[in-house]
Amino acid sequence: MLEQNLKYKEVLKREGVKSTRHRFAILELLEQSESPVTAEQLFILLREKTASINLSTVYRTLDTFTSKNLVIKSNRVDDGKVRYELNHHEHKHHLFCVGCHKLISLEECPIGELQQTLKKKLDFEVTGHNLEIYGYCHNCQRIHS
Amino acid sequence: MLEQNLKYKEVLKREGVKSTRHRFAILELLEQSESPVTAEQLFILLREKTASINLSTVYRTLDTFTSKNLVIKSNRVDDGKVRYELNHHEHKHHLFCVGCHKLISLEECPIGELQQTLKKKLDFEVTGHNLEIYGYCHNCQRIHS
DNA sequence: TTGCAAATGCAACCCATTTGCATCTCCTCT
DNA sequence: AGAGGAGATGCAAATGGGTTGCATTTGCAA
Repeated sequence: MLEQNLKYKEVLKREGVKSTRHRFAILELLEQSESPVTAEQLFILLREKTASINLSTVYRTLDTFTSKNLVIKSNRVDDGKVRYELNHHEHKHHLFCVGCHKLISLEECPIGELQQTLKKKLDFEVTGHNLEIYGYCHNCQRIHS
Repeated sequence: MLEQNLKYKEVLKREGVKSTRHRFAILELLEQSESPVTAEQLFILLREKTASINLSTVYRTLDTFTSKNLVIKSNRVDDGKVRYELNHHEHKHHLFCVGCHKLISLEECPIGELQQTLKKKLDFEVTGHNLEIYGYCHNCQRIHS
């Protein structure tokens, strides 16, 4: 077994779910992808990459991983598709381009310093937040204007 | 015609769309509702309240209103349903206290200056955003700690 | 009042996601 | 190593929010 897969095997065992080649492949693809992907994107990549897999298996696997907190499931955005990404246990935000549906990762959380301001000014103790930013990326600005 | 409806009639005329009883009813319901509603919720209310209406008319009307900026269409949340609310033409964010469920209004939008930063650094043209902040208000901090 | 574009109802459709069920495959326990 | 059982998968059908084509109705400008 590949070294990579041994690592995955441990993770899955720790979470109490079985190790299968599909799950290894999905974890590997998620690890390789830079931005959150849809179930269908994964499905297509899996078909190219490895043996055949069923779309419902992809969905079920992603659900399993999400419930184990291995994967983060994003809210549907404008195109009506849910996106998944590996949970790196770090706080992250994205820019969503409404032109080409690309997701761009933000380096740092824009809410970070706000948190202290709110504590000082309003004595409000922030425990969490959601932030989604829409707009046009560099490329799509040319097309849409 | 009701006074209320006269007001709506003007608004719709200004936007260049026809005035119909369905549209009046939808505007009225949106005005009455305190939080964003789904198309189906509206549909059910409309059935109770007025004469019959078709669900696709509700969707089409909401789309029309959204394109005219009379209504704000929110992203689907976890339940997979889009929600609509009247556009009061004010950009606002709230702090949501998870202790007492109180909403505290923020004076200004914390994303405002971020918008220019993103344009400069990434050439990303922001067109909109969602921000929800959770935490404990002054009172609830005492109770929960 | 008339004519026509816009609005509506209806039924059929779309498409992302879910589900029921039969089969297969891991993994634990001998 | 092998057997048995729980969990995973494939397949096809279903679900459900939302959309669309088309015939009919309605608002409204001239």
